[in-house]
Parts: sequence; structure tokens; C-alpha cells
Amino acid sequence: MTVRTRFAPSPTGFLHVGGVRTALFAWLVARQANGQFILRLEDTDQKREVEGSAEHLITSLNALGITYDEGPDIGGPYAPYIQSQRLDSYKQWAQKLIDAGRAYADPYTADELQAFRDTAKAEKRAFLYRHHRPENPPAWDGTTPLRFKSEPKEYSWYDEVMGDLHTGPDVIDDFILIKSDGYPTYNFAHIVDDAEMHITHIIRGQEFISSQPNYLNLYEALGLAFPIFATMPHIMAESGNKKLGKRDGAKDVLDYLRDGYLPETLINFIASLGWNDGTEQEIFSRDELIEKFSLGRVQHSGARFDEQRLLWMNGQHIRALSLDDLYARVADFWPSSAKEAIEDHKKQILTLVQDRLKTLADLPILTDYFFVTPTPDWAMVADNKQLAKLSTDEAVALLTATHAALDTSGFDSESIQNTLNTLLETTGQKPGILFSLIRLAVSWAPFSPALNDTLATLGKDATLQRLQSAIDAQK
RNA sequence: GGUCUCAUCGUCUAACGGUUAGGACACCAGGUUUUCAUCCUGGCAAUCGGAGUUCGAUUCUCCGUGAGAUCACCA
Repeated sequence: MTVRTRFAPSPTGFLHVGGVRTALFAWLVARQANGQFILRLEDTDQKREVEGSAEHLITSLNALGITYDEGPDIGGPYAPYIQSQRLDSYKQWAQKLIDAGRAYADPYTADELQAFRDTAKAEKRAFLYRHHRPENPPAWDGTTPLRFKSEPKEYSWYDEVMGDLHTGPDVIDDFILIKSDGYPTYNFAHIVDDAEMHITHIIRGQEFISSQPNYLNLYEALGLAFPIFATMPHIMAESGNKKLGKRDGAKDVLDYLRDGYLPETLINFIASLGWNDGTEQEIFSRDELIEKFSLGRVQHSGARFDEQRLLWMNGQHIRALSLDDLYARVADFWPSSAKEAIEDHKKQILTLVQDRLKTLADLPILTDYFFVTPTPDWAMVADNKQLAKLSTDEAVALLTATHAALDTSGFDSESIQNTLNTLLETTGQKPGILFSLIRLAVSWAPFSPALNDTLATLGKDATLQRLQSAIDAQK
């Protein structure tokens, strides 16, 4: 049996981490088994559809490297992969149910239905439509909803993630198959599509678990074998105890990419949220995830999204990148001052800061001063914990001595380090003071790489010039 | 309220019924002869409660409690 999994979002907005996880796990299952992963758009609710969101969804999956083998934009053997274009299919399957006496026209108005609900609520019992099932429903002409005639009973089934599940007959009801606008409901359409597309594993969020018995009832009525089910726990919002949704600040995954997070970080992080391989490994490459992933080790309870951990993980993945790879990825993140800089110079700088980047967006603050001469800001010296006790005259004297020493020094990193070490002896200063001062005088930035490397990359001319400017600014 | 699900450090999690309950993030303290957001070392910190089964329970059972999901002509 070829494993076929699918991700079937409705085009109602952007893709957030919750959706990504469902897609990711389905993708991992397919890739691991050398099977196929399918993208299908569930656009049966015209009212909720958001213009452009289908394209956005596709862009997001591509950006994350969650590749699909069949889908709305690339076609496939069971095209079309857009539900609004498959209405004939649903009609045919619906007709089978009508013919078998397992579907009927819903004769009630919205008000009548609401009255039933209100009564049930007032009597503190669950509302079940089938308690009001009409004796002699009219023939279905497509202008009213078509309902499933359920056969209530107990169900026990196995879920790859949750294990053995069981429900009583009370949860089975006559749900709507086709709405009065002619579109099928998710409840009906996804089962038809999954069957026609030969989907083997239904991987979806926990919110569907309570409808599952109804689906099982429908599979039976349609004469379809059950596929394999896997229910994912929710990702919870960072604050509060509810499922992460757009209203709770769930971000568009593309925003994370724009903020300088690597796709592999997102994949690793989202996979780790609710799954681990049983070892102490935290950082997984895409290929490792494909190799090691298993539904059986997915957590049963919801996991909270922790941005701190995501940030740490991104740093880990950035450090694992080769220089050329990193260089290609930071293309859009350089400070504007780097526009004229040549590739070699930028790569040299990148080497120095690679260990310090937590997101690609940190690049400007870490490198700007390499490309543009900073304006001396002696307040930074005064604010520095170690330099605060230094008088201005002393600081200027130290910088003057530094200028003189570097003026006659070789300018590779090692020579600079030697010169600086000698300077420590001749001035009798502690490195914490002398080096901090020099660092500020040439960069006027809050952070920078090792001093000797910074100076070597800056070059002799720029270094001496900046030291002089710093001195002049105090005269 | 009905139904279903879940429950280990603040967070993500590990632990054939036998471990000083492990790791990671965050935090704190040191260190790496400059800063620091890298790196290293150390520290803080958890089995929701109560019964039961067992020589022994984080693990199995039951009852509580808490949390989540769902009860649409949404998916």
C-alpha cells in the first residue's frame, strides 16, 4: 500500500503554526514511507473565503519546504484538488445515499430548528436532530439541506496518536451533507475526497475528534473502509490555556521568515512541539525528522508555543549553516550601508558574526559600523560599567597610545592581538577597560565580535581614522 | 450542561513497575585575559489530590480536581 497523506486547509486566511504542524506531520509520514503528500483546498464555504489566501497558503508551504506531489496548482491523477470544482462528485455520492435511504431532505426552517435547540437546552439535554427526524420527508430538490440518516451506535477505534478511543451512540446525529447553497459540508466532502484520492492516513487536529464517530457512521453508509486516523493535539497560545488561533495572536508563518527565522528552524521547532524521538537530541535536520518521526511518539496533550525556545533554536540552525549558504540567505537582511560592499568583504564580516546571530534580522545592528563610519558618542563610554571610572583625559590618553601602537603594527588578527597585549603592559590597564574603550571608539555599537578580528576586518586606515575621530571628539 | 480527550520543573519534554525522576529553553552564578546575544562549568526547579493493585507506582485501576476540544447550512 502506498502511503498517501494530505493537508486540506480552507482558504480563509494565512497559514499559522498550528496549520503548519498538521501539514508537517502529514508530510513527514508521507516522505518517510516514500509515499505521496497531497494539498487539497476545502473551499466549500464561500462566505468565509479570503481573497488570495490560497496563493498565500501555497507560498507558505513552499517557503517551508513542505512539498506536495499533487495539488491545485500542479494537478495530479485525481484532479481537481479544489472542492468547489468537485461538486459533481459529491452529488453522485449523495445520490447513492438517497437511493439507499440514508439521506433525506431537511424540511425545517432555521427558526424551527432553533426552537428545537432552545427546548433541548431549557430541558438540559443535548440537542439531537435525529430526534426530530421527519416521518415523510419531501423529495430532495437541492433547495434545502440534505441530511445524513445516521445509525446511532457505539464506536471503538484506534488512533495512531491517541490510541484506543471509544464513544457511545449519543454523539451520532443526522448532520448536513449538502447545504442549501449546493455546496457540501466539510463533514461530507472530505470523506468523499479522501476516498476518491486514495488517502491512507487522515491526520488532523484534535477539534475533529468529537465528530469522528459521525464520520465512521458515514464511512459505513458509503461502503468505505476506514482509513488510518491520527489526531494531533493543539498548539496552545503562549498566554492562557486555549488553542492557538489567529485571534490569540497566532502569527503568519511567513512573518517568522521575514523576521529572520530559518525554515528549518520552524520545521524543527514545530515538530519538537509535541514530538521527540526519545533521545536527548533537540536539533533535527529536515532529513533527520523524515527518518526518525513517528506518530506513535506524538504527545497526547497540547503544547505551548515558546518564542524563547524558537529563538535559541534559530541560533543553533544559523550556526550550522555553511558560510556560502548563510550568505545566500542573508541577502535581504544587510543594513542599507552595505549596499556598495563587495561580496568578499561581506563574507568576511559574516564569518565574524555568524556565532552571534539569533535571527537573520540581527545582521544590521551587528554589522552596520563595518560599512559606515559611526559618529562618536562618548555617552556610551560614560554609560559603560567598566569605563565609567575612567576620566576623559585618561581615555583620550589611552586612545592616543593605541593609535600610536597600531600605526606601526602589522594588521592581521594575530599581529593586532600581539600589539594589543603589549599595549596592556605598557599602559598597565586591565583588558576589560582598555579593550572596551577601543572597541567603542571604533564601532560605537553595543556589541561586536572579538576586538582583534574586528580591527583586522575594518583595516588599518579605517581603524586609525576612527581612533582619531574619537580623540578629536573630546577636544 | 452533554460527550470526548488530556495531566512530570515556569515552558518543551525523557524515564520495559525498581533511576539520587534525565535533557533542553528561560533564569541565576562563575569561566573563556574586551563587549556580548556565541561557547564551557555549576545552580534553581516537577511526577495535580486521594484511594487501590504490588515487595515496590511518574508508570496499572478507580474516584476526585484541573485543563482542553466539541455540541453550525465553519472547517
